[in-house]
Amino acid sequence: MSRGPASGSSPTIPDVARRAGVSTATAARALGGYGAVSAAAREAVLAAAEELGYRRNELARSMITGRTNTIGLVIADIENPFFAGAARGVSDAAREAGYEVVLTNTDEDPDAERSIVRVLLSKRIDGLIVAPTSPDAEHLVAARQAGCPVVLLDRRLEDFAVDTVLVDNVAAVRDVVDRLVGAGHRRVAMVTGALSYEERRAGLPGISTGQDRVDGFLTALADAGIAEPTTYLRTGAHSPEQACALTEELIALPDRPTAVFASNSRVALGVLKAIREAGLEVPRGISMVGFDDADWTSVVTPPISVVAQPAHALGRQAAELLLARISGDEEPPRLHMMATNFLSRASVAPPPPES
Amino acid sequence: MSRGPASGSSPTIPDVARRAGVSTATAARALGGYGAVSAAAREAVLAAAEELGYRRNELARSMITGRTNTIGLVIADIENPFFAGAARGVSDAAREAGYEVVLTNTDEDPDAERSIVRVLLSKRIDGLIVAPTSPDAEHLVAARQAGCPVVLLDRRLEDFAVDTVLVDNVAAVRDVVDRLVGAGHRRVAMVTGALSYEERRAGLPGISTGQDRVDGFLTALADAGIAEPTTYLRTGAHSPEQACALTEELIALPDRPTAVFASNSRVALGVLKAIREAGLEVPRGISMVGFDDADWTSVVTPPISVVAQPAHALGRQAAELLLARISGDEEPPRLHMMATNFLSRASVAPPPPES
DNA sequence: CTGAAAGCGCTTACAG
DNA sequence: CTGAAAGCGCTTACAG
Repeated sequence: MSRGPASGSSPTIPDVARRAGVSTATAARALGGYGAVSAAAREAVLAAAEELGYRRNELARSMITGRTNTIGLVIADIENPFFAGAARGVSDAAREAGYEVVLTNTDEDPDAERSIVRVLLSKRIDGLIVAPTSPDAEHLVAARQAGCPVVLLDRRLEDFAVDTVLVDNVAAVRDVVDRLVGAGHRRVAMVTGALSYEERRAGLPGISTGQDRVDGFLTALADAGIAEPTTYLRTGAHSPEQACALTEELIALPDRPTAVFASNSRVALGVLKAIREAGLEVPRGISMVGFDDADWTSVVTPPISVVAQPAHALGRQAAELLLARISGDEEPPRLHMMATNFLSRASVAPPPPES
Repeated sequence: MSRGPASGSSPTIPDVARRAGVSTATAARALGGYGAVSAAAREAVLAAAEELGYRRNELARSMITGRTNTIGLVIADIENPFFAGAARGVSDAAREAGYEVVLTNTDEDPDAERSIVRVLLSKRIDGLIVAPTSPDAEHLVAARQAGCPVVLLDRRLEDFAVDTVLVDNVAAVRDVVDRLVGAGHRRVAMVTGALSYEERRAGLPGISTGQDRVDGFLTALADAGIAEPTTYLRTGAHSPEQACALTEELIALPDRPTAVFASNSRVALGVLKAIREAGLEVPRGISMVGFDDADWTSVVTPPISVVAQPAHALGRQAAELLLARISGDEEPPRLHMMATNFLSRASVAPPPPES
């Protein structure tokens, strides 16, 4: 019997070739399923590979082909169910196309994002899907220049024109406000993780999605003839706890809001908690609407009306666009807006009579 | 000025060396921070690298060193907050040690798991953390034989003795049942995704964690002198919807249970929904306890008492053990059990008087 | 401290 | 259809 590879290390193509009694070129062709190989040679090689437990070293292969069949997914918060759903959408589409996805989490930290992108590029991934955590696109521009296509998910970047997949946040929030105003509310609050107007004017780095939702809120209120639309706007809610504290403030106001809009499902959790702890009843004492159809929103009493994003479809779409770019698509970049869906449940009622 | 690399492709060490006027060996040493390089040479090389925008090709480097500084994390359900938390723990610990983590999701599909492990191995990751989705450990045994250390997270494998990190599920559930029995309950139900006893006897592949929780439930009930502990056991709840349906069945029983234990937070969601839809009040009409401190459990009314697992710490521990193995730790494998914490909230009361 | 050269495990023209 | 050989971008003894 021919000698196997040095024990400890994995068998290589020369090991397989030796055992099958062919050249490494023939073995490589049989193993790779390319080029021309006689049936006899192929069988001998495959058998030898089986016996040796050969596994191709993708690293070596990628060095030659320049492709890794892997895409990098950089999301901002893996504990946000929206991103978990989007990540599944990306993975499903990628896997169908024979690609693996490397999922990474920035935790909304721009430095972490830069470093992650650098590492992914050095591993020569074929493309990148990112939910950017700051308006600074320098590292993404660099990635693109290095030949790595980039698709943006959930968040636009003014300075970086690439395929971007998200929902029409302005319209979705306008719709929420219209419904609330339509139900008779005039004192409508919003709790969000976005920046305040002062912060934006001061040039702090904000995220398009948060800003769009705030803009939708403010313009809809203004259009409804409400004088000071920012009165009940509370920004900077980056966790359920912060959202809870901000909502407590709102509830403590002399003219407290009669309806609260929560800009994502983690904020909604904090809003609901504050409402509960204040002893108010939804919707009789106060109305509320959330963003993102987190699983718990339909189970609480009352079920919360929300704007549902097609998280899975957004992820899938982002992956498909990226895959097309990887395959050489040179069309000008587009903004892909998908529809949201208002799920009317039982958390909205007219304002309480005494207000 | 010296010529740069062929445009389009990334600059390589020879490109940098040429521009700095040194050999590739010297450039490689300066860039890699190893070996001996004069200050002058180092500066010239670093400057040239900067100008060219050189980024090391980690693929090529890994081929030489045999290390990728990457660990693979294979979890079963990314939409389960427990796994999301554990994944963050793994990432935090790995990143601190200079490792990247490749996160993948099997969706509880053993075939997907096998295929994912194969791909990860072919990419020559340095180690693997997996929450196995079936008792079949063949592919993991193979990984280990190929020199890739493996650590198990959340789930034991009888046939595969490696470091395993989880909680004492039997004890945790026994504790829940004891509390319920202590409050006066005799008709205690459990809804779980685990296999039934029949399925286990028929040799179907089950997961240790589910089985342990069922065992804890059954033995605690038997110890409390309850005759037919399986009466209110409902298995096969793999989604909130299925859990909801099973709970509806339980509630429809002539002698319906007075307390329900949900074996994880997604099951708890379905259980709560069914209870709500049946018009029962927690805890006055029925008591309930969940597993895993999902964020919504403290926000619903009443807040649900749960067994909290230290998800983040479990992930971190798994990563640290794996990193130690990668660094050559040869100790015999151990089972690391971390403590759970019963969070007593407001979902448990004595059984309703009429029952 | 520096450089020429071999080699990691593959793929791929190029001849035959 | 098959094989000898070059090469992907690095690292690393080995001389000097």
